[in-house]
Amino acid sequence: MSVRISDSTVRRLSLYLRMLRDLRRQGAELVSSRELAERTGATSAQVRKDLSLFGSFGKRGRGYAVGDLTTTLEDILGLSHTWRVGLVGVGKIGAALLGYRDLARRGFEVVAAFDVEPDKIGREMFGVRVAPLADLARVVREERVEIAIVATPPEAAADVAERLAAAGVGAILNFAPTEIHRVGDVPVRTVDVVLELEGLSYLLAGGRRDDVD
Amino acid sequence: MSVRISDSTVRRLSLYLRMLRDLRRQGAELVSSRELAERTGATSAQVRKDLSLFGSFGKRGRGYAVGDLTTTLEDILGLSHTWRVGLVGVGKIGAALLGYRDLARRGFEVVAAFDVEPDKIGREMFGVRVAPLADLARVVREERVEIAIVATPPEAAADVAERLAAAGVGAILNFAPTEIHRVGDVPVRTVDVVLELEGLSYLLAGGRRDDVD
DNA sequence: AACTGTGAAAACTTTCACAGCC
DNA sequence: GGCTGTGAAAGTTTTCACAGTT
Repeated sequence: MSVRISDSTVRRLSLYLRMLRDLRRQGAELVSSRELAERTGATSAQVRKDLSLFGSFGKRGRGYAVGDLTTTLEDILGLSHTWRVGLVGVGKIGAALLGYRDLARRGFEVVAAFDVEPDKIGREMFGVRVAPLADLARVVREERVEIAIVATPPEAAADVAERLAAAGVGAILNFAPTEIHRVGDVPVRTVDVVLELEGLSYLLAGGRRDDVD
Repeated sequence: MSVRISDSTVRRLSLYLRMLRDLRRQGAELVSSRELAERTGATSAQVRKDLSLFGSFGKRGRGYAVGDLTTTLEDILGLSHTWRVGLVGVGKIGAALLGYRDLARRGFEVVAAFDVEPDKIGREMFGVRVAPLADLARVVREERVEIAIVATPPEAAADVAERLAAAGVGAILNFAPTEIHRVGDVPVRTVDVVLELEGLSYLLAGGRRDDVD
């Protein structure tokens, strides 16, 4: 086993999982690759290929068992356990994330928050006490933070990422509009709203439109 | 011209542009593909290939002129003009986006906002009056909204997207955790924080086995 | 008949490597 | 010597198409 799984495959697995959970809630028992494809923007062959990279979960002639495939995907994606998340930077975006219920509901619990602003430090926001950035290492260890979200101004982001990695965080989601490269062996993903808007701008400005969704 | 440009290329162009603007501010005149690559996580060959898809902008033996390449990329990405953006859903995420200065600074001005909550309608938030969702079509036309951001609960997102497309919006950025497929010929991009976290979860859960076996 | 699992083919993207220019 | 521009090669991802299973 042990093939390298591409980013796009993992992304699609997440989409399949979201749909499977919906189906499970609605009481569906079986789902075909075609149905999974339709509502996730993939093709049925792609769905089958993606799943087959991890094993044979379907029943020929029938489809996939919704319940089983849901837990299988949760296992593959590491979502059987709730992740302990630390949030650095409680500005507009950080605060919105703190208040975003879906995080906890979908397996990511924010257990620590940090900021440098004196009037934010010590305050409790959405059930989490904001700690001073200076205490980052100690609090990350005490709260056993596994994944960190960086929502600081761009000029602070790289330094914060270093310190998070040094404190033992396993992965970083970066919201600052600056590229952070993997710090040591800690993977980093960047979410940049403006980047996404620029992609749309490109299409509107005359870039070929037949290939995005 | 008119080659098909991939999504990843466009994404990298945005990164190059961000770096070029920094360089311009610092007064740099020339930049090499290697320098552009280093700080954007690309390779120098990739930078040259990406740019060469649109023309020959460099000077052999010297590099690229920072100022010229900046405006060239702004043109390619459609950023010579400021886009008029409409925001649907002024909940936590929507409000954070409204207050996010970088949008306007980087060429995307929010000129209209919508919600269904009676206590939000009519209020002015960050300089934009919140209109009732029922007035969507009229306000979109009056304010000449070109790009819309959907930040509604997932169950409302698809319907809102339809109405936006019908009202003449040219592209949609979707923040609701549900897949929206291209509506007619209106491209849609989805940003989903949980999806990104799940990608990291996958890596932490053992998906990383880089080159083991 | 319906649908999965999967090799093989096709399409696409990245990297290489070097001619040409400053 | 340093650097771009680019065909060709290598690598990766998607699609095809069909044997096999219920």
